This record gives sequence, structure tokens and C-alpha cells, in this order.
Amino acid sequence: MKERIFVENINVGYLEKEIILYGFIESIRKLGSLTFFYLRDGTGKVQAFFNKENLDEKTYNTVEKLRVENIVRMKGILKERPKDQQLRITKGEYEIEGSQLTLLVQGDVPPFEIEKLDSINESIRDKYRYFALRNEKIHNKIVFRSKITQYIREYFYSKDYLEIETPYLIKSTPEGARDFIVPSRNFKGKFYALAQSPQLLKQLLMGSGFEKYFQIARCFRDEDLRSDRQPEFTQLDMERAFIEKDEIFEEIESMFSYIFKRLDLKLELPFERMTYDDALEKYASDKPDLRNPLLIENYNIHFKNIEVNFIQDKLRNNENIRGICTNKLFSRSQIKKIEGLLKKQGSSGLLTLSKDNDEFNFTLGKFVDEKFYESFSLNNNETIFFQVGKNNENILNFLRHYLGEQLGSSKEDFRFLWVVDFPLFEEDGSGGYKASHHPFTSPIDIPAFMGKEEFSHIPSKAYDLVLNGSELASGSIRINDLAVQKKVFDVLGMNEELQNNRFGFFLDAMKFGLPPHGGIALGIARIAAMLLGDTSIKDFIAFPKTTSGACPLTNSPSNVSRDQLDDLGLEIGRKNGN
RNA sequence: GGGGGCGUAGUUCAACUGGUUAGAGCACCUGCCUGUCACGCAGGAAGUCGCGAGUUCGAAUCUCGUCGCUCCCGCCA
Repeated sequence: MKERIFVENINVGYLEKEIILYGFIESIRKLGSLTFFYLRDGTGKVQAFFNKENLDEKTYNTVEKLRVENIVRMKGILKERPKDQQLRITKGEYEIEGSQLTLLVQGDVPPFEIEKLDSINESIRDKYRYFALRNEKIHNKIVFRSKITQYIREYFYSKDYLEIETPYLIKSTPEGARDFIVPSRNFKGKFYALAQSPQLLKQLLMGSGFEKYFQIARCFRDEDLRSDRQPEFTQLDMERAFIEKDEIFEEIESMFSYIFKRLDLKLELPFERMTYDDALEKYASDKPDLRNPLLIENYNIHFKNIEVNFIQDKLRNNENIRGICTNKLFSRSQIKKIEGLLKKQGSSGLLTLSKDNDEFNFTLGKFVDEKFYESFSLNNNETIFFQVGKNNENILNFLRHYLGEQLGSSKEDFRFLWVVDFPLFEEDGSGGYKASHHPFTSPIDIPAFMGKEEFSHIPSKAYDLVLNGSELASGSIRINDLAVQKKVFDVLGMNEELQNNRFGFFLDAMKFGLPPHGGIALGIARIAAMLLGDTSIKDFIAFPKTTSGACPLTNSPSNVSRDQLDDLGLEIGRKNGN
């Protein structure tokens, strides 16, 4: 008995020979006694046809019964197709004249047409996800992601890293994201949490002498979703002992270089670097998209002497006048539209200054003189968009993006960027502090930090890797000194008891000594999505959740039985719905 | 928690200011068809207008509530 061959392996060597294929039926065309279709297997598509005249009755009856998405085995002779007939499917230059057909499975009529998946409603696609995944485009995204994972493993193994698993059922530590909690049967009334990341455990591994660790780890965070965020997601998690951040940057750059090489893509090294402060100042974002060349500038000094009350009030109130200069003139209605969009983002208004045929046009034109205009050294056909405000980065960021799109900034390149020196803490809005990365991040200047009483702007050794405006990775050099760690916990408002309660095991480990260490974690689905130019990660996950965190395919979350609850010593108290 | 968009046949959409029996493409079913590849032609079946109230002589359409999908803000150490 002859062996099956895969569509991708079809080649001239099989011409005029009998081959056996397995797969799914797509796009049937019946023309009397001729029946054409595409046969699709896991590797591609090829056209096949059956001619009634040359078939035995049994095969003919099977061909007559054939429906789209049926699962078959077929035997036939491989033929070359005339040049003018070839199609852009995987093996367009070939076709198979079938002689035998076995209908392995004839399922129900499909819930939608696979080829039209792009326009099918998300809820339908998700409910029949296994079916949607037959679509070539999504199928290939899952394949692509698998390749990325493979290359990452290849890279780290080649560099002598150990892949070590850490538990998913761990102790709940309510810092950071909300935990998914898991009740314990043996310890009734107590709970595990699903790991938000392997953070503390990988740090402990550093203390165990595993100096080069990596893991492709699932992370669970019970927070609201976005198109680039799922409640469970996979990270490449890595950590090394005796290392500083430049070495981590080099390692990750070298890893991407390897991935790009395997994908036959070009990549320039090293990646650009920018401090967090610069990123906010020039791009109003801690993850700037460098494909957009527009920069934000501070124009306070130009407005210092103009006689407009609301401007002076705002400047006295420590608000800033920041703006973006573009080499284009905008119509009144375009500007009105932009102002409307900005207001939706929370802006209180929009000022513009432009120069057309040496004539200046400024929103507050009647309140300013020549000196004001001269201070800008504006060229003809340029327009500056101003925003007045404080902590209005989201508005400026929106404006920069919008103007970038209007001016047609490139969508093609891969612009990697390290954003460094994130602040150690952020104000939490109620007089306290919260960790801006996580509480295990080392300050840059430890002695200075240990002496401080005020913690607003302490630069830390935390860094992000940004690609085209999307955060791909986040990491830091960690604290490995007990006193420093305890002081961070203090600043976060945790008293001694709480520290021991939540992180006692970790503080103990520190007492016995953790080497200096640091690492980083990269979102795998995001990498795959970004490399293909997608903003949503959903298609890179075989069975994703909806934006409410539900799974329409399996209908989770769902109720559990009385018995299950009894086993766990649980009772449903307050609840919404049924 | 807040804001925007959406929900009508298996599916994608239409149905004006409320007004006869809610339409169309694709898919599906039947028949014809030897080079199709968005095959073509003829015919057919197919609907709890997301769900629940309300207004009205009359609701897919208006009002209120509710559920779901999606995008964004908050949130995501």
C-alpha cells in the first residue's frame, strides 16, 4: 500500500504517478460529469477533479455525495495544469485526477463559510473556534506562533540556559494584578492563586545556583481584557545571575536576531534606547511608535508673554503648552474635527499655528504680535498643534498618532526600542506609592534610595522592550539585598507583619543570599502578532477568551455542582446572575 | 466601573418619518451542465428581528431594562 503524501511535498517527481492524499474538501465546482474541488491538508491546498466517465459506480456515488469541508482520502494521478489556468493556491501548478475517493467523515453543514471568516461575527467564530481554525489565514498564524516558540527554545538551549518549570498553583500575593484564586480541598477555606508570572520563583532559582533560567510560562491575571491582552497568556520568562542590564539587552537582541534570521527577515542591531523621561517628554508615551517621526515639543517659553488670561492662569498653575509641528497645512474643518476627537480624549481645546505664503494663522491671532510669531521660526506650510495641560500625555499621544496617520507614517518597519530607567514608584492617588514595575526592581542608586524620605522620581533598573508602539517585554535588575527589599515594602505601605505574611518565604531566601540577578519576560503572542503586523493577539491563541473573559466554545466560566462545593467547603453567597 | 460601535434566515447585510405576507447575496436542497477555480442556468426550503417589559389601532423600527460581541478609558506589581 502506497503512503500518503502531503500537499506541500507535491513536486515534479510525482507527475503522472498515482498519489494518495488525505484532507478537507473546499470549494466544490460541479460541471456535469466533471467535479472540481480543492483538497486542503495541514500543509496546503491543491486542486483535484473527478471525471464521471472514468469512475466506477461506487466512487461516482461518493463524488456525488461530496460536500464542502468533508474529510476524505483520495487516490489519483498527479497532472500538470496549463500555465494559463494556474491559481494562487499552494500547489496551483498541479492538479490531481482522482480515481478513488473515500469519504472518511461527512459532518453537518458548516456554520459558516471558511473562506469568508474575515467577515464573520466574533461570537460565531469563537463558538465554532475549532472550525474557524481551519481557515488558512488563522491556521497560519497559529503555525507562525509555534515557529516563534520553537526558535526561542532553540536559541536559549544553544546558549546553555535551563528550561525549568515553576508551579502555577502558588500563594496569592495581592500586589499587582488581581489573582485568579483556586480553592483547596485539603485545606478547606484556603486558596491557591494561579501565578501572575514566575517572578519570585525564578528569583529563588537564582539563589539555588541555576544561573541561566528560561521558561515558556503561562501567566494568569484577572483584569479586564484588550485586543492585546488575555486573562491567560504565555511569556518567555528568563533570568540570569551575575548580570547587568546591558547583558540582558544583548541577549534579547541576539535572540531576536536569531528569530529574524530563521524567518529570513532583516534586523538591525543594537536596538535604540531611550529613557522613560525622554519617552514621555518627546512622545508622551512610555511605548512610543518610532515609525511615526513626529515629536512633541514644549512651547511654554513662547507663550510666556502673550496677553491671554487663560493661558497665563494655566502656566501659573504649572500646566504646560506642548505641541507637535507638522509640515502640512490643515483646513478649518480638518482642525475642527481633530479638536472634536481630542475633546473626546479629555482635552479642553486645541490651538493651532500655521504659516501659509508667509502669513501666520493662529487661533488666538488677535492677542499676539509679530514677536510671538518670530519666536517659532516656522516655515511655510507648517502647522503646530498645541495642547495646554498637565498630565495630559494620553491626549498628546493620541494627537501624535492621529497626525502621524494623516501624514502617512510608515507601517512597514520593525522599530525596536529599549525604554530604560522607569521610575521605581508611582503615586497611587491616595498619598501612598505603588510599584511602577514590580516591588522587586532595584533602584539605580541604592545608597541614595536608602537615604530618601520622598519617593516620587527614583530611577530604577526597570526596562521595557517596545516594538512599533507595543510593549513586547518588561524586565529589571532585581533587588538582592534584604534591607533594600524591606525598604521598598515599607514605601509600599506594608508593615512588618504584612511583609512576613505575604513574602516571608522570599525574605527568608534573601537572608541566605541571592546573587545579583535580573531578567525579562516577553509576551509570545504579542511578538508573533507584531511580526505579522497584527494588533490583536486573539488569532495567535488557539482558544482565546472574549473581552468579558468567557469562553463561548466551552461555555466557561460555569456553575459547579453542590458536591464539588461541599468537597471544597465552599458555599455561594453573594452573587450576580444565576 | 465608564464611554463608543454592533445584535434581523446557517452566514453577511437591507427594510425611509412606526403601516400589508420582513427582503437580497453567499451557503443549503432539487434538476441541468466536460475545464471550473466567486463556475453558470432553472427552481426550492429557510426568521422567537438577542431577551423582557412598556407606548401605540399597529413595533425589527420609539422608550426603559437586560444579555452578548467588539474597540477604547480606568485596570493590567
